[in-house]
Formats: sequence, C-alpha cells, structure tokens
Amino acid sequence: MKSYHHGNLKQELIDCACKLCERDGYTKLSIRTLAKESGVSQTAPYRHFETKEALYASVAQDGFNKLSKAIHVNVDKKVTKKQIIDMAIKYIEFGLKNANTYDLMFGTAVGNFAEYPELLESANSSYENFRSSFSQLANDSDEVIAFKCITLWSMVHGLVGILRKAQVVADEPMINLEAGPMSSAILIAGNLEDHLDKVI
Amino acid sequence: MKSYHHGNLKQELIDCACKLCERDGYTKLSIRTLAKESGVSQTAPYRHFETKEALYASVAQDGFNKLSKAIHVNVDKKVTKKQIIDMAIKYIEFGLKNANTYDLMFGTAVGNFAEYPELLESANSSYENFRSSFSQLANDSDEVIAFKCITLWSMVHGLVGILRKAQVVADEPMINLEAGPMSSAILIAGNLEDHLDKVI
DNA sequence: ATTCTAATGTAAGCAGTGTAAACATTAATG
DNA sequence: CATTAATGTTTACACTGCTTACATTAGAAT
Repeated sequence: MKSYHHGNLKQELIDCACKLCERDGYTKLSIRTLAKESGVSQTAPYRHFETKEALYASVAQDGFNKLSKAIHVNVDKKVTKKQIIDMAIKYIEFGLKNANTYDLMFGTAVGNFAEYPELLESANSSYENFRSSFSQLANDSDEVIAFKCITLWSMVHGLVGILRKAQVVADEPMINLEAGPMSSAILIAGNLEDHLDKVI
Repeated sequence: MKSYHHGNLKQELIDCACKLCERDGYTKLSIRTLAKESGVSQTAPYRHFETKEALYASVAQDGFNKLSKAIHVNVDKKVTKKQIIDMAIKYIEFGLKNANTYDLMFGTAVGNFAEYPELLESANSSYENFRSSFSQLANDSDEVIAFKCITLWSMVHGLVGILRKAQVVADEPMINLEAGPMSSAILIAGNLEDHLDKVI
C-alpha cells in the first residue's frame, strides 16, 4: 500500500533531474515527466520547487559539489605547479564528461545565483577550492593570487567551451577522454601542459 | 490592401528574431509571437525554417558575421602584437555586449553546426579571421599559429563566460563597457593587456 | 490523547508552445 | 496559358509551466 505522502520526494526529484539533465540536456527536462518518474502527481514537484528554474538551481548546485570533489587538491602541504596543472586538467575533464550539467552551472538557465543561496555557496566553494590551491603555490599577494586564478580559470573554462563546439573528429582521445567529436584544437592535447604552463 | 504573399518574410523573421533574441534571450522567443510581429499566420515561419533550431541557426549565423566585423584586423600589412590584443579586447566586448546572441553562437541551442552549412561557414570564417591575424604576427609554423590561436581564443571565450557569471558589482566600468554586474574578476580590468600578453 | 496547523499531496484547468496536415493563393516556369 | 512549386492559412494535436482549489496527513500545542 502506497502512502499518500512520498517521504523523500525532494531529494528523489533532484537525483532524477540530475540524471535526466545530464543524459538529455536540461532543455529536455519537463517537470511533468519528472513527477511521473517518481510516481507522483504532475504538480507535486511545485511543493518543493517554486519554479523550474529553482529545480535547475538544485541540479547546478549538485554539479558544483561534484566539481569541487573532482578538482580537489590537498592544501595542507605546499602545492606544486604540477598539482595545479593536474587540477586544471581535471576541471577540463569534468566539463567535457558532464557537459550538460556544466551548461546548467555556467549557462543562463539559472539567471541569478543570489536567488538560490545554497547554489551560490556551492559555486563559491568551488571557486575557493581553486583559489586556495593557488595560495599554497607561492608567496603571492591576494591580488596576484586572484589574478592567476582568474587567468587559469578562464583558460580552462574557455577550453571546455571550445572543445565542445569543435567540428572535426579527432583521431586520438584527448586527456584520457573517450574519443569523440573534438576539433583541430586537438592539437593542444599533447601540449596541454605547455598550454596551461603559460598562464600560471 | 495587403497582398497574400509577404515578399520578404524570411529576412524579416531573421531580423526580428535577432532583435528579440538579443533583448530577451533566445529561450523567450516563440515562433508564434515572431509570426504575429510580422503580421503573418503562426505557421508561416515554417515555410522558411523547418524547426525552431533552424531559426536559431540563422540568428547565430548573423552573430558570427557581426563578430567577424567587430574583430576585423587588416592583415595586408604585418600585424603587431598590440593589434592582436586589441582584437582580443574587441572580442570580449562583443561577447559581453551581445551576451544573449553569444549564447546562441557558443551554447547548445544549435546542436550541430554541420546541419546548417551557412552557419558553419560563418563560424569558420570568424575563426579564420582570428587565425589569419596570427599568421601575420610572426614567422610561425601552422601548428604554432593554431596553438597560439586556440590559446588566445579559449582565453577570451573563457573570460566572457566568467565575467558574465560574476556576482560582485564593479565600481568601475571595464574595457569601455557600461558598468554592470561584474565580478571580483574586475581586477583583471586594468591588467587585461598583461593578462592577454601572457598567452601570445 | 486530541486538536490545530502547516506541510505535502491531488485534480482540474488556463494560456501558451512546437509542429504536423490539409488546404488556399499566387509567383514562376514551360 | 496551363502547370507546378513556393508560400501563405486553418485547424488541430500533444505537450509545457504554472495557478487555484481542495484532500490528506505529520507534527506541534494544548
């Protein structure tokens, strides 16, 4: 006998939305099908998410949490340049492997993070991960740290975007990713370290 | 007396779509309202665009054409490093001033450019603008040129994305843009040249 | 334990969407 | 001038986000 109340609907909706968004892209997600998937009426999700954007915000938040884990570096000890580059590569991998979620995190689907404090915190926390690694790299001022940080971040962020748009199919897989539609930008594959080395 | 045939519907639809997409974001655009705007039945646009994506493709194409103009550099003479940096700044300005169109050009709204040959050509042409400038900068091999090109491109592309996401409001306008919601990344403003200088 | 209230569910329905199918008008072509 | 292809309209389907009014129930207050 199924009880009237679901018991864990909010989390189940988020989990399901994360899967579907990543699989099909967030534009394909409908609240109705999501509700059906959880065996609940089509308006039930609105008890937990005021709008569809709020649901997107939760998915994006989950994305930032996963990103933080993916690029985590132990900052107790001194951080080496190699570690930073590793982190950058992990970031790129994350962006390419979780492309649809990445869209939600950095696209316009969620207009203003400030409206979703939890999302904002997760996003800031991801950035702080990035930043604190740099602070352990050298004895730089906060300004220089932030400068280096933004520089590398925009580099990897830009690469993710460009690699995804590329039309040419690469012969070789890049940075441990399954081969797929890549680009002439593939030529940076073997040189990714040189590439990143320039900016830090 | 209004004639049965519009005469110039396709172009009018594109022009109108460009305006509306840039003003409200492409997700707000509906084919029906677009048709109404042109004083034509709600299914008339389908005689010129098989799907909504095809319409998006036209808007994106227009965006690439405008981008090409915006970043154009005279490559007859030798190109200086300063010119390249100017071009990069123009690119960033374009991305920030035409943010919604930029989404259409580099986001996922148009899945596969190859399905829209005209769009693909305009996009490639933009890239070629970028590339040919580099080829006049120094006596580099094609590989090195492409490498530098991708490096700078991902840099500026990434900066556009990150500057748009930033939460903090800047006190000072950046690179001649009207002040607006910018970021702690604003700190690169006064140093943008240094910033770009690193990667070329 | 009982009552009350807030949280969480459902049902019905509105206004809007992309797009398919069948048909009307007209421009272009042979 | 007849035919055909291009371009327009009408109608309709299945779907969407979301609102409103109502049902059920869990948990707090008495």
